[in-house]
Amino acid sequence: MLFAMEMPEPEAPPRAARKSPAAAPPKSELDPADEGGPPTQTDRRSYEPSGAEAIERILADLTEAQREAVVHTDGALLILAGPGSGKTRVVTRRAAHLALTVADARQILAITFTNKAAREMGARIDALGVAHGMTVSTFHAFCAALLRRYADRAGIPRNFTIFDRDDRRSLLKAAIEACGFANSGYTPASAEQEISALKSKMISPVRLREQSGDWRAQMLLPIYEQYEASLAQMGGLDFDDLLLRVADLLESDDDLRSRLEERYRYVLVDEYQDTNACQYKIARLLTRQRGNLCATGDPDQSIYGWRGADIGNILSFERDYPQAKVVRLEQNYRSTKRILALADHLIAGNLRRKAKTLWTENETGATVRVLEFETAQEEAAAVAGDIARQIRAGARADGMAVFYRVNSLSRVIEDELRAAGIPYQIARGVEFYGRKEIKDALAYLRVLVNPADQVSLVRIINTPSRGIGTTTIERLIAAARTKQACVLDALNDTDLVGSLGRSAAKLHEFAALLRKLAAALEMPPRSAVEHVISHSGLRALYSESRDAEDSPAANLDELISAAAAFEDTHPESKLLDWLEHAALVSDVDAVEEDSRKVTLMTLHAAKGLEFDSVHLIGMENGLLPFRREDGGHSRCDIEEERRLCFVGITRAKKRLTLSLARYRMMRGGAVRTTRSPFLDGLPPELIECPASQADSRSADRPVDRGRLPRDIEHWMVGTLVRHPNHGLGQVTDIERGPSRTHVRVRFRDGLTRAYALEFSDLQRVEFDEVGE
DNA sequence: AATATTCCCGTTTTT
DNA sequence: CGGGAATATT
Repeated sequence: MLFAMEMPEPEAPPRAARKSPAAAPPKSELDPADEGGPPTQTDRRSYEPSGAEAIERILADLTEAQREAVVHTDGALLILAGPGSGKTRVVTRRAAHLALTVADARQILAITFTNKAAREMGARIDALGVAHGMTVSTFHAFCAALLRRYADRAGIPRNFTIFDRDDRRSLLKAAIEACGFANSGYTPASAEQEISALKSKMISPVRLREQSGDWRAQMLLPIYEQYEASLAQMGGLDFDDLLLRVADLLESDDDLRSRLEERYRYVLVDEYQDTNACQYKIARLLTRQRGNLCATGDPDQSIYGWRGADIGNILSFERDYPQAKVVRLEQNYRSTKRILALADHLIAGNLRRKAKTLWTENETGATVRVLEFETAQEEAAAVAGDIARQIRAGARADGMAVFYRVNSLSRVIEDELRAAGIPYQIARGVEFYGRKEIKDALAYLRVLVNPADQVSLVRIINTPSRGIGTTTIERLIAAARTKQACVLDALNDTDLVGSLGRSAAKLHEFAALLRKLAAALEMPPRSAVEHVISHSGLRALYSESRDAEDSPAANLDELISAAAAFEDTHPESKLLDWLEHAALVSDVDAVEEDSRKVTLMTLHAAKGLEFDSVHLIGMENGLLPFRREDGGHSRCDIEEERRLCFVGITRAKKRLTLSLARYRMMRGGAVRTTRSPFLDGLPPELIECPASQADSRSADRPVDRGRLPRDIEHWMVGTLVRHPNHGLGQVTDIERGPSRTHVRVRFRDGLTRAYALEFSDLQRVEFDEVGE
């Protein structure tokens, strides 16, 4: 979400964003002192009295350190803010202070990582009454707006669309096939990961080719090139491109850069510890002349290393900006002494950090509970039971949260909360946009905006089914390619379509449909979405399942509501703006405040939030810290995992419960777990570990929890097995890998089939059972 | 060409 | 277990 986002005119930039009275933004209703509108460089003097009063109010109730950061104006500033240290308060006050003293609000740019954070920061600055005209946005949204505005300079089409993860993967799938790497070990997912990593380090295909050392990277090169070519051809930008293109643009276009520097004289980057190379560069380039970069963050909360974030950016801030003032905010206003001490104890295990002293004047608080259960179900039931008890005791459901390392852990918790009748919400904004019916609707809209978007076009050309099959689609694409046209143009080419035989009539019909739908382009988002859903046939296609709560039809309605909500907050917006917004939602954007619901989310999504009571589940080795098998070696950035745990713990204000299960169902089978090393050696005075729920009962508990790990080591060539579909068979080949055992089995039907033992439905059979 | 079925696969976090 | 893709069926 962004406030004023107009970029300077390329032709005649205002030298110093001065407002004419007509252009002045509406004044805040929240600030009675702000009679004459926000002060600017030209008229500030005449409003000195109210300004001074406002400044006083902004500086009131701040600690010494906080005040130092707030009143700092020019030059680089690093705010090292521990969890719960009032960072947002400092940042918002500082922005307001700048706007009251040295800058016009329009000259301030604040960048966050999520829309939710931007929204909140904007609202809080707004409440101080001086923010109108300030730009508060996420990195990605800011870059998208910039690229849209200066598309010609960036060399991209103005109507580019943002390709999400699924789009990238479908492009990559095609690219891998086109390169003949179908069985090379590259999957769309792995290629996506690697290409994304390269892009976030600003390594283009050209640069990759130059650094010819890495064999595996060279292998990727043709896929990467093909992928980039497809993106370019379809007018698509992926998430990484949004940042990358802006970084390149700012570097190559001095004129634009200096104009933007003139426009945004004060730049604030929140969560600086999570910036990657592109974001670092953007921040640096935007502040090249004045150096007015204020970075805030906490190295101990850097949790996006896997996404290319470089904790080194914040650790070496003082080297990059030698004149930088550094303010440390170490007093915590959020958590109890015990919770904070536990967090502090945990994070002290990391080496790569700036040591800091977290302290609080808050009460000692209850001990942190560490609970061990036999199964994940029991753990979940206990969490639900505890939450129910708190609610009965008068606690608000929205003051409570359940965190987990991986999304898959939410399911058991959901089941138990539902069974207990406890209302909950899950931070999963993105999932909604991943549903089939939603993607279908968005695909229609995207094709209207950007006819070159072949991924979307292929998706909708036969949805709802209109008798256009895969062969027809392939021929159409091929024809378009030979004509050097995009598929939509080909579709509108009567001669070309006519040459496609019997399907021609249907293709004509589809082309006519798109022309009809194109009316949506001129409409505001809500009407556009409604128009397309009802006239595309999607409404009819999905109308059958009307009744169900979570039905496709209901989701389509929700999509319309989402567009309507956007329209409310962005009155002048067009379809394109909403599509862009929709492409950039994050999971945490979906969490409601004051929802009266318990919130379930991943540890990553939890950053920046706080709750009275927190349950952190799945405190198990391999889960938290998460460890992943990777070519024979398990890979794990233990320090980042520890930071993640630190983030989770420090979200809790009053109550914290850490729990684990001795057995956890992982894709069908029960897996035995061990305790997380993060639970080892915690100071006894901080925690309480009630008698383990696990040990006492495990002895007499019948083994009834599905398949337990097999005696894999005893399998050999000749072992007799049974498969639910194929019956009896005999192992003919066995190959033991680091993470899996592959076997070949010859069955009675004479066929030999291969299985990964751990995932297969094979059962071992003893000789005496074979008789049948 | 559309639908039903089987099979095979993977395992994180996300703008 | 659960989703997506290949394959079988009409």
